[in-house]
Amino acid sequence: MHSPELLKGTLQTIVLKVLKDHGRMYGYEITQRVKELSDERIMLTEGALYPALHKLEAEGMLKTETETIGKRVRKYYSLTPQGRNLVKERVSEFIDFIQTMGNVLQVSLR
Amino acid sequence: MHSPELLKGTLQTIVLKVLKDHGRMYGYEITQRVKELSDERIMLTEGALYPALHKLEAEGMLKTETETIGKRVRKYYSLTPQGRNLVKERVSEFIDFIQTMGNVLQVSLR
DNA sequence: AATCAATACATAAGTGAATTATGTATAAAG
DNA sequence: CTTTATACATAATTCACTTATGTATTGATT
Repeated sequence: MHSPELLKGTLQTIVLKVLKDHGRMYGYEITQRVKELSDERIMLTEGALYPALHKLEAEGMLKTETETIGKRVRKYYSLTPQGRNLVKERVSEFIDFIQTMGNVLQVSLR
Repeated sequence: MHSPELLKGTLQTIVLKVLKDHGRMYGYEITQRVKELSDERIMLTEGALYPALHKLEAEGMLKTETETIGKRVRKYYSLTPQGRNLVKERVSEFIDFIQTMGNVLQVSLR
C-alpha cells in the first residue's frame, strides 16, 4: 500500500465507478473487488465504506435491494439515473485532477 | 478549481517537487508558481503551506536562508540532500497511486 | 465440539491534514 | 489615501477518514 493520504477524496469516485462497471453489488463485495483491481493496494475500510454508501443512497445516487442468502442478509446497491450522471462527473473530475498534477509535478503520466 | 478533496495529501509532494524543479524559493513564490503551473486550479492556502514548510524544515528536508528585500523579509527554502531523496519517494508514490487508480477506475490516464 | 478466519452489516470515538479566520507589516497601484 | 498585492505566521475549526467496537452467520481447522 502507498501513502494512504492520497486516497482521501477518492472513495466516492471509486465506489460509484465500480458500481457502474459491475452493476448491482453489496458492500463487502465492493471492498473485495477494489482490493482485487488495485492489487491489494486499496483496502476500503468498513468504517469509511458503509457511511459513504448510506450517504449516496440518502442523496438519491444509489438504490438498494435487500436479499437474504441462508440466514445472511445482503444489501445490494446500484446506481440511479442521477447516480449515473454523478459517476461521469466524478471520473472526469479525477482525470482533470491527474492532468493538473501532471503539469505541476512535471511528470508524464504514462 | 476541481473538487478540492482530491488535493488532500498532495501538498508535500507538490512543494517538494516544485522546489526540486525551481531551486531556491520562498513561500509566496511557491503559491504563485503552483497557481501558474496548474492554470489557476490549485491555489495553495497560507494556512496549509507555511505549517507544511515548517514541518519539512524541522524534519531536515528543507533548509532556509532569510533575505531582506527593502524592508520586506523573505524566507528562502531549498532541499537538503535528505529532502532530495524524499522528493523521489513522494513522486514515485504519486505515480504508483495514479496507476492504481487507473486500474480501479478502468480509465487510461492519457 | 470447539475455535478461528472469513463473510456481512453497522455505528461511535478519535485523528489529522486541511480550510477558514485572524493578525502583522511593506510595496505598488489607482 | 485607500485598495490590492506581497510576505510572513498561527489559532480555531471542519470533516473525511481510521480505529475501535459490536452483532451475527458460515466455513475451515484441530
